[in-house]
Amino acid sequence: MTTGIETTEGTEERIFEAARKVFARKGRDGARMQEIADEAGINRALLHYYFRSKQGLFEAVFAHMFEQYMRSFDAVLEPGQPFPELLRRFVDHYIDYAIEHEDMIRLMMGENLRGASILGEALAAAKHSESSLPNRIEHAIRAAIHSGEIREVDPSHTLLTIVSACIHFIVMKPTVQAMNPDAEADFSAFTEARKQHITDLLLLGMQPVEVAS
Amino acid sequence: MTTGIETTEGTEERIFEAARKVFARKGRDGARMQEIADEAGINRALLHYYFRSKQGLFEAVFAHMFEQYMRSFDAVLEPGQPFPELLRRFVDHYIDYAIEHEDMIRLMMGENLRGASILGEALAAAKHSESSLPNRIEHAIRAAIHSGEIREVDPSHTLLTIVSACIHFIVMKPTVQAMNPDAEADFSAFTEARKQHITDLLLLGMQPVEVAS
DNA sequence: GTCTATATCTCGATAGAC
DNA sequence: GTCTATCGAGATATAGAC
Repeated sequence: MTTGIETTEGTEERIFEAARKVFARKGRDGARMQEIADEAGINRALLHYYFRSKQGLFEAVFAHMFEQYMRSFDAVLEPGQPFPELLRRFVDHYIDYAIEHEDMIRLMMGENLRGASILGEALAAAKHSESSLPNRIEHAIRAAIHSGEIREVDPSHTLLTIVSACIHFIVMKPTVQAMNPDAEADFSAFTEARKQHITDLLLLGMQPVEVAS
Repeated sequence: MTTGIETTEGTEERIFEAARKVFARKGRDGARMQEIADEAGINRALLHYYFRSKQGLFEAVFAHMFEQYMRSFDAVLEPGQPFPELLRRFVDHYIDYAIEHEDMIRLMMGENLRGASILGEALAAAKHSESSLPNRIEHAIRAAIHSGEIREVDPSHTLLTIVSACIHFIVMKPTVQAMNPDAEADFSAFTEARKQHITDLLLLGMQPVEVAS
């Protein structure tokens, strides 16, 4: 009944998956090679056989997660949508993804706190590629301004504000829950309410200004 | 010519200041007792003489910074201000403070990433005290709704959005600078523009809805 | 490729002289 | 109170047998 495929499944992949879990749980510094080895069902030496060092393992894992993260937005950014619809879908997806992959969000934040040297290549690439996520969104904002759907906002700051509103409450979850009974009782409901709040507030805030009476 | 006051200046205070700097630079885990000792101009053993352990030293430093942080808002929240003025002053102060005390913001974020166990007491106190910072702001939002200055927004989510918009771009500074030429060239100018953007966007977004025609 | 055993290092904490 | 010297835990990384 064995397919012959699942039996071995590559030690390297097992290590990679184990590392992903442990780094996510404990962070880059907090993670222990022993724990990764245990999770993968092998011993420490093999970790160094496949990936040279802890740093090497982390970089491999991080790069992979970051790419998945970026790709996850592809479906959301279909062209030709009215701006309010685009914003609503973007916020929905961003928050859903961030909740489901809280690990990734926390790792990314951790790297930023340490100076984000590891993000260097990925971000530099994003900056100069016209098809990168941030560039595509800023482009959509400019298009909406041009078509009169929204007023003349600064695209960079607006994107930053949207992202902040979607992510920050997850990174600050302990504080948010400590200060907010609703969030502590039912974080999932709190999250849904938050999507609505963000979309409403930002759409209103970006409303075109009416031309004098 | 020695006053007799500045000469010694308390070893404990010197340690405390040194710890503040080093913890801010390197984070809780990244900081080394040796480095703190060097910065204070004494040796490691004395650190343990005055504060029991590294954890003890960190908690002392953190608690002190957190209290200063909370107190810094006192002047901003004078009652009787019109809401737009209150929001503008709050955003201004928050961003100025966060920029000037980036250390504190980063430490706070780091603790949140690790579960924020150290924030426990401080946050629990804030939650139940009517005069705590978050409660006072949410109260101001409710008052503004009641007076008709703004529409019926959810106070908790609104506060969260304001805070996110003010802080997140500082925590994510490496990413923000990597993606944004303006921010990299002149972060100070970028910051001033950001204040304006946030205040404009949020005030518009909270505008009272006009009653039919 | 996979294991055991160990080298090497770093760091927090303590003992004990002064 | 302040120092020097050192302990001991815990981590990454490697050597070498199988």
